[in-house]
Formats: sequence, C-alpha cells, structure tokens
Amino acid sequence: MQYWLMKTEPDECSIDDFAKTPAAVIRWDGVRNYQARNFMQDMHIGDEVFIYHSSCAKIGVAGLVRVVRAAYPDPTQFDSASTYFDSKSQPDKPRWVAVDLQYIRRFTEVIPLAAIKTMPAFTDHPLVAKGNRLSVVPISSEQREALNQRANRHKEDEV
DNA sequence: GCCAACGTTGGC
DNA sequence: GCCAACGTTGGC
Repeated sequence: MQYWLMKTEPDECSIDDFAKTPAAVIRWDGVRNYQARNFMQDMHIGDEVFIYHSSCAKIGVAGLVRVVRAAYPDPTQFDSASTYFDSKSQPDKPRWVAVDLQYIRRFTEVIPLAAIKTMPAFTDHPLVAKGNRLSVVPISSEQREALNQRANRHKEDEV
C-alpha cells in the first residue's frame, strides 16, 4: 500500500465533490506534467490519496480518497474540445494517464499548509518546498501518520 | 493582483 | 544541446 497527495483547486474538484456522492468513482484527469504522470503510473488499486486544496481560501489537506483503478490513458488528451487536449498525443502511444478515485473521508477541518510546514515528518517534502509545483507527490507512512493524527485532533472532544 | 519559481518550447 | 523567452502554478 502506498500513499500519495494530489493537488486540486476546489473550484475544479474538491473533497466535497467526492463526499456528496461517496459511492461515485471520479476520474482524475488533466495532469500534464511528466513527473506527476510518472507518480500516477506507480499507483495501485487501494492506495490512499490525500486531497490537497490549492489556490483557495483554505489551503491544505482536506480529506482522503482511494485509488480504485490504476493508470489508464487519459481520454481528455484526445478530445479536441477539451482544455486538456494534446495534439502531440497519439491513441496508440498516449502521453498522459488518468486514475479513478473514490471517497474515503473528509477531514473535519482542512489541515492548513502552515501546520504541515511545522510537522517534522514533512521537513524535506516537496509540498513545503518553496516554489514547488508538483501536483502529485508520494507520502511516506510517517507523513500519513502525521496527517491523520492532525486530522483526528478534535475527535475525542466530539464524542 | 503580485510575483517568484518552475517546466516547456523553440531558435540557434 | 544550450538557453532565453514564455506560460503556468500557487502562496501571499
């Protein structure tokens, strides 16, 4: 089992889009960066993906989803009407891939980027590096633990 | 809206 | 293969 983090602008696709239809399978497409694509090709069914909201009011990790289908050719690269259309991509040799994701849980509160920056587990992680633009990054089990602990911080108060 | 950092493109 | 120019990302 591997862990990942994927960035999204919540206007495009947010954890709420997963949460409102928990059974739905959502295709994660439109990734047009080779490094990010290579990470997507390493994903397996069952891997957990932290959803990160960027370029918005509450920047940070908003919840968890699961990989339910491993990498396959991203259909939007062949769709000339799509903003993700890539004229250099050939159907017999696709450049870009998509994965399918399904809801696991939404965090009570978004874990702010500022909080992640203070976590020792994230000291050298690309997410907190200045100028980082990678939209898909691996997460270690220590980093996963740190995020889940922070996400569960208020749970005992609620019970 | 600003701007720094980065990836990609294209001329040479 | 180099590198300047350009477009995009993304925090602030």
